[in-house]
Amino acid sequence: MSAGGRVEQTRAQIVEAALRLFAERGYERTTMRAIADEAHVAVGNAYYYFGSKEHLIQGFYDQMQRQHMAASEAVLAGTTNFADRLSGVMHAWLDVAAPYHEFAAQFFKNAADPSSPLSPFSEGSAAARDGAVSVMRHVVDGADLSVDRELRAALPELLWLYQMGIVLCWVHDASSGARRTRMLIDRTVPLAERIIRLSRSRLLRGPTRDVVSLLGDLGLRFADAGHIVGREAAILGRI
Amino acid sequence: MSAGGRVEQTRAQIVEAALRLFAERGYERTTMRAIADEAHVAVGNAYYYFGSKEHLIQGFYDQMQRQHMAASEAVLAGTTNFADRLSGVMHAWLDVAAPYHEFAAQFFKNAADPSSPLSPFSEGSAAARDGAVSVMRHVVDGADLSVDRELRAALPELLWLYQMGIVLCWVHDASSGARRTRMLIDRTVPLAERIIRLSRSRLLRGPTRDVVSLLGDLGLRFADAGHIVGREAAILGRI
DNA sequence: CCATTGACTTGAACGTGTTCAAGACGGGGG
DNA sequence: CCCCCGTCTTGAACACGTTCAAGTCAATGG
Repeated sequence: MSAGGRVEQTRAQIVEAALRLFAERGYERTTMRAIADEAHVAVGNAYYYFGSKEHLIQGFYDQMQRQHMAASEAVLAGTTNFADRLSGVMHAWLDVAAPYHEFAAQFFKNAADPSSPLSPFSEGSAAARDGAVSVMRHVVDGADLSVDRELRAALPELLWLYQMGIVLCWVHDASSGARRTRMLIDRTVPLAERIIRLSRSRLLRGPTRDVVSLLGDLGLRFADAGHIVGREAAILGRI
Repeated sequence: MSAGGRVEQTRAQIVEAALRLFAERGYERTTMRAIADEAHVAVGNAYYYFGSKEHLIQGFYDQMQRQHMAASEAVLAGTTNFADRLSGVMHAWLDVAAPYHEFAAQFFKNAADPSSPLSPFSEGSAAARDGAVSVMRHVVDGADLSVDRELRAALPELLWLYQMGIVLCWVHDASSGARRTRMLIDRTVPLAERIIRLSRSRLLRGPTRDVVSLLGDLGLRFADAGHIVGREAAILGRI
């Protein structure tokens, strides 16, 4: 086995041990010493590969996003109806995230911390974010929905923001099976569809333009990230 | 001096020392030992009065909300135009919060952590939240704005959610003077007003009802909290 | 075969939040 | 005046995230 392979194996050992223990006892109650033990490695070695305990979470995010992307693929292959596509993708996220609800909530707080490398707005999360946005792009592109041209370009990002809101609700949602969050989805998706359809009406064209240009000026429109979109497209293209 | 008075003095000493040091060096870089020293008190004593380092932040919240309420009072006395009132109250918040931007951002992450007593959705924050909602109620009540009846009842809470969104932006906003956040306010307030006015139009009456009933079913409508509203009303009633 | 180099690994030590057993204090009953 | 009891107050001790000087190891060059 090459040295590179061994290094990858050590990394994997550590992140796997961490996720196993997080799922078992939660984030806070898992110590770096326990992770190191479980991975048959010294404490300092974990820090050689991961800058901090928080950085280990990125591994969890990556895994979850891969699973969500696969689940979305199945959903999006089944229908061209916009509401069904969006709803399906959102429920798929809940399905994927469900097993981790208890401990995931413990560190989703990083979402609101701008100094954390785990903030979904941070540089470090660019890859995961672009992946999620590109899922939304496919939701829109494959749908039989006539959208205002300008809005269409901004819609994937808007839907990603919508998803962040749903996640925030989910984090606070203690109901069994995330009932409340699922209700929120079921009732906001048709609402979103209606508003998107109305975006071309005389009454709402103005506000729509305002929202789109605001989004642009805020700089939420990230760099093209062609390579990421390319990579994800390889997966989603088959849909 | 009675024992009760002495106790209050000790509490105040600790919270004042904490705020002073937070402002000076930031939250993370302030140690409990330093706070205890500054307050001329033993470390354990701080824990006798405050459950954790995080709990000391509540003192900061309380102080900021008092200041914001006072600033809002001045603003709301000046105009009955809805957009001006909402915009004024939001900018007033930014003014009040400005000196603390650097270190406040460090712990606003608790906002997204449901397990934290500092989450704006938590029981512990009920008082502060009710106060903020009641400011929004006065924004609406004193405005020359004809609103759909059902929407009117839900509007204060919706505007509070809007404020949470603005705060989230502010936390991430590194521009000088919170330029970006101020722009966001200046461009979303007229948008909000337009949509609220349109809430009575045939086209939007349906979606409006949907949003209002959704808010109710989600349980975001908190208990009446009459005593709080009463207390705040004593202040805001003079407007 | 050895020496050198640099990537990887180790675990003791440090700083910080938090806990807790023990003490100080003060006022009320004997 | 003393003792008792409950309310503060103390600071040493603990647990955990993190750092770092030192060590191991494999590959490379002589």
